[in-house]
Amino acid sequence: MNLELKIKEVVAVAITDLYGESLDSVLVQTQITRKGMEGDFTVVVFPLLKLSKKNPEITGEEIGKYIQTNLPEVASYKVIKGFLNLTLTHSYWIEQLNSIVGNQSFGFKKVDDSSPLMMIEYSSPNTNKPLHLGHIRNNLLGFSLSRVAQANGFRVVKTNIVNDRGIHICKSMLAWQKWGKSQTPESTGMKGDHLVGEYYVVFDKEYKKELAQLGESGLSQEEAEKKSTLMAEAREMLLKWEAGDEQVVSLWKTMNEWVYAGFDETYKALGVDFDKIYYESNTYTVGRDMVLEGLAKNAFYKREDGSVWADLTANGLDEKVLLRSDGTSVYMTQDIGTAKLRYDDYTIDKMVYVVGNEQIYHFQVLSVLLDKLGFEWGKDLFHFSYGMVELPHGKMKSREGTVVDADDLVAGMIDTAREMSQELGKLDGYSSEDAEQIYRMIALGALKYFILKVDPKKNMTFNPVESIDFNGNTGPFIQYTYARIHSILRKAVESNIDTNQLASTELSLTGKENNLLRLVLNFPTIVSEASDAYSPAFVANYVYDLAKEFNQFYHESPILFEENEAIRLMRVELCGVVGNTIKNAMWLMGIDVPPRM
RNA sequence: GGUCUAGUAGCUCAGUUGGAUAGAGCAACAGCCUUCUAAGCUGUGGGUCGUGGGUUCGAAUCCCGCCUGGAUCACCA
Repeated sequence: MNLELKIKEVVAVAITDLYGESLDSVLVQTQITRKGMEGDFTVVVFPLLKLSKKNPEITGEEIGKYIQTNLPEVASYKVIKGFLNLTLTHSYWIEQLNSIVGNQSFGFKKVDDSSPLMMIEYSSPNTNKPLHLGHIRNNLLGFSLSRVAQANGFRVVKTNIVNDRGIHICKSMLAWQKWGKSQTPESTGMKGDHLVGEYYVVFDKEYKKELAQLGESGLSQEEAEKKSTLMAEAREMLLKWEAGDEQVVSLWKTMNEWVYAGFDETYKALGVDFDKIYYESNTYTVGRDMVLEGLAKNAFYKREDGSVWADLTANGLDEKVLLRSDGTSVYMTQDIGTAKLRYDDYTIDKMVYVVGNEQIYHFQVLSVLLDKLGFEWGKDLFHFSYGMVELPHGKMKSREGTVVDADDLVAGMIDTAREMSQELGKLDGYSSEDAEQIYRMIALGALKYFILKVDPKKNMTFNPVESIDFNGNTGPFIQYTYARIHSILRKAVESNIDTNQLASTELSLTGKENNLLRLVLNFPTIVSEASDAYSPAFVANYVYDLAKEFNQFYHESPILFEENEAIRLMRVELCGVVGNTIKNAMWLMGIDVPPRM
């Protein structure tokens, strides 16, 4: 709102005129007047006392008077303690309303070919297990982030790095080869990722069994692990894979295809997508070359056993292995290779990695390494780290079977949405296809909002029971509010209210209308703050405020039944801009807004 | 042990980056469907913002110490 800037400037001038002191207008502290107080805008006068050399009340009085006579937008002022509360004129608010009526992209910046490019990596699954609740937080944050960035004027490339090689996938392959050879997604009717995941579990079980047997014969845990034939076979398989063994590679391809088909289904259900997918099977060799190049340039060093290391102690970090003594790549090597390929493919202005906070150290190291390798973008990479998702009983543990599967969760939410809607009779008269689509919107709205409203950097507790509660501060509440607004607008059209006529500037606004407008006008700030903080949670908590405010307004103020035609029209317009703002805010989070609930 | 991070109502979370009387939802209780959607609205109760100091007109917010939880410090990914 540039009125804020205007006020600041006038205050600065006032200081000069009244007290003969100079003050940079950006230092003037303003804020939105606290709820329940009279006024719209507040100037904090405490910091100005040094310049006025008078007490807070008198200073506020003097500056308030000055502002009132010099700024036509200010109708009146009131000083309470050290706060100068300004009340703006009705015509100011009406003009603001008029200026955004019909602006469907209010709050969004334009994006064109010259806009800076932000690449956002998220999801990054392993191909040996289906997606779980932790991935859901990752996917939803990554996707929402991409939209927030887009709304802030970035060209966005959403990317996914699929960890499709390594010992973990060999474990699944081996177990399948040994104990499940005839099982396919077609023959079992299972999603491919679930099928493969099952064999990963089989491997783990059999491996444990073997360890227990070896343990009985008197070996220590460590010795048993070394002696395990199952693990040895898995490692051998990995070596064969790296050597390009035809049979192993063919099996690997088949099983990965099953997994990708399964992932695609999950992504589709969640409503997320990617512009470019990278596979570690393609990037790890690039990384190895990069490391060897770095070795040649003495950025890294080789130990006697042949392993390659980076010494980062000068950067306050440790020493880090980059190539194993057998010459194979580690995680870090792959990330270096992936980065290289990406920067070959795109002109990236900003790289963002959406990865859990357990990898903070990894990305600190990666940043320094890329820098050492001569990539100027390395030190600017941004690790968008987020906290773990815990269950009310504690952490998710695959061993204890407490992992919440992504597909199960989504399906369960949809079932609940259906049950509740039918119980309330909300969608009576809808065809079952249309109704199903709305149940899905509601279920995903609930899930997405539940996850996104929490500050990403904090660990969060996911309570399955509460997440399907559709009352209160939830996605469905906001969707419901939008549907309600939609219904008002529909009826306004039916009753021939001419929404092309702008409201008169002579009108006065009630406190509720004023609050609503203020929230809407604040939307661009919210969007840009979410971008600065890289946080969709700003948007979530904002849109809840807006929806709540609207519902209160709805119950207090007649909209279509107001007798005064001009006021009726203005309220319809207000509903329109609120509805549009809710829609835009929900879009940023990847949540659909049903026209009817 | 080093580094990082969090601690706000019984529970789940906000708190506009230092401002006024710390806010929502859930749970409990009491009301409101003859006007545009009751998945809603109104009211009541519930707080030593982990703790002790410091910085200043002013601290949940910034600095230091301590307590508690979590992450990380692999030739795992």
